[in-house]
Amino acid sequence: MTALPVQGALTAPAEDCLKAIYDLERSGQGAAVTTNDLAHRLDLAAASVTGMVKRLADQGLIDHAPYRGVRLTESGRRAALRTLRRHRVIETYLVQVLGFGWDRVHDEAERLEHAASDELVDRMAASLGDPATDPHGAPIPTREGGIAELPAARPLAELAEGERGVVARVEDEDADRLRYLASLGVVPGVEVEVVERAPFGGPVSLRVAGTPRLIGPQLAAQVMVA
Amino acid sequence: MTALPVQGALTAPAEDCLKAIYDLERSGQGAAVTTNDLAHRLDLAAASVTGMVKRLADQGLIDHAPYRGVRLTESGRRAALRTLRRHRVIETYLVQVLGFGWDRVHDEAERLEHAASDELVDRMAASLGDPATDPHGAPIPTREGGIAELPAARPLAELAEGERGVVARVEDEDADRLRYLASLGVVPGVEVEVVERAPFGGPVSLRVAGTPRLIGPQLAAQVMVA
DNA sequence: GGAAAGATTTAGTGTGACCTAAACTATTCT
DNA sequence: AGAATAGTTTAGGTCACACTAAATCTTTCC
Repeated sequence: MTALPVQGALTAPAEDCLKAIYDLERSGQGAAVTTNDLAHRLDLAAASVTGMVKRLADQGLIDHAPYRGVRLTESGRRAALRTLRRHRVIETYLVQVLGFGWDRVHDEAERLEHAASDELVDRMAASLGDPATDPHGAPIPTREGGIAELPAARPLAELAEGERGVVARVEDEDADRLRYLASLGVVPGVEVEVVERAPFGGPVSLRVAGTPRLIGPQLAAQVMVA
Repeated sequence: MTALPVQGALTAPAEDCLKAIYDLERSGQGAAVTTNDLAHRLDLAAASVTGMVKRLADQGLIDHAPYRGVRLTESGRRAALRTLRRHRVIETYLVQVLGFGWDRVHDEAERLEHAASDELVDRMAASLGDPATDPHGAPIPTREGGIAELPAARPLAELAEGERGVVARVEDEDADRLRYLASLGVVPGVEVEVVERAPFGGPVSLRVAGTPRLIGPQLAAQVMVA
C-alpha cells in the first residue's frame, strides 16, 4: 500500500513486525527472535519475513544476524513501544468510552494504531485519566516510551490445586476465545481458585468469583493470575 | 503499505480517489470528471490517475470513457459516501469530544477514515447525537447512504455590498486558511455583512458578528453564506 | 481544414509487500 | 563425522501505487 502511515514514515506492516518482535523478545527470555516465530505470529510466509527484516535492518530498527535471528535496536524498541501505546490506548478508549465489547476491540485497534497521530492518542489517554493498563490487563507504555514491567503473574495452567489468585491479564488476541473467557467471567480483576487439575495438561476446574467453571489447557495458559 | 483497509477491500488511495470524484462531480455541474482535475485534487501525476482510474473501472466503481473522463457508478457513489461519512463523523467527533481545533482535524480524519470500521463510526455518530453537519458546516451522509443537499448558499465573494447572511460552511481543507478564518471569527453560524467590495475580485470588507474585518478574494470564495 | 496546444494514455521504472519453489545453513541424530 | 531435518535465505513472480518520458487523442485557433 501503501496506505500511508501517520508520519515518521513506518508502514503498517513494518510497525506490526516491530511490535511482534518486541513481544516475542519479552516472552522468549533473552533469545533472539527467529524468522519462523515472526512468520507464525504475523501469519506470513517465512520468506516474506526475511524481506521485511531486511528493510527494518536497513533502517536501523533491528539487528539481523542471518540464520541467527533478530533483535530490536534502541530505536526499534522505541518505535515498537510507540505502536504498542497507540494500540492499548485505543483499545481502552474504545471499551471505556465508546462501549465496544472487550473481545471486539482488538481488530479495530490493530487498524487504527497505524493511522492515529500521537496527539490523538495522547488526547484519548488524557480523557481516560492516563490509565496504566488496557482492558486485557496489559500495561500501557507512557508517552515518554517507558513501560511498566508486567506485574508478576503465572499462567492459570500452572497453579496447583487449591491455589487462588486474581486474574491479572488475559494474553490472547482471538476474539472467540476472549468472548468465551468473558462469558465464563474470566476477566482481569476477578478472583479464581483452582479446584482440580487434570494431569498432563488437561482441563482445569475452577471457581470464578465463586461459581464453578471448567476451562481447557490452552486457554488456561493465556490467563495470567497474580 | 499497504495499510490495510478496513474490510470491503478498497485501498486508501482508491477511497480517496472516489471521494475526490464525488466532490468534483458535485461542483462541476453534470460534467464528467477529468483526469487532470483528479490529478490536481489528489496531487498526483496525471499518469498515476489513469492507472487508478483503470483499477476502479475494473471494479465497477466508475465508468471511464478514455480521453473523456470518469463518472461514478451507483456502487462507486455508495463507496464514496461511506468514506465521506466516515471522514465527517470523525472530524466532528475529534472537535466535539476530543477537543481538537477546527483547523487541525482534517489530516487526522483523512488517515482515520480508511481505518475506522462502520461500527466505530456509527458509535461515534451516535454519541454525538447523529449530527447532520460536520464542524465546517458540510452535511454528513447517513448510515444508509443518503446525504442532504448542500443548503443553498453563495460564496461570500459574490455577495453585493450591504448584503448580510449567516456563514453556512467553509469549503476549505487548508489548515492555515481555516485557522486564519477562525481567527477572524468566520465560522459556520456567525452573521456577516458585506460593507464594501473592491472591484475585479478584490478584497471584501465585512462585519463579522459586528466587528469589521477584511478578507481576500480567494478566501471569500470558500466561505459559503446563506 | 490543419497545426499547435493541451489533455490523456501508454510505456517503462521503482518500491514495498506479499507469494512459491529452490538453494542454502545449522542443528540434531545416529 | 556425516546425513537427515528443520529453519532461513535467495530467486523469481505478482500486484498496487507512485513516477517520468514518449506517444496519442481532442480541441481550439487561425
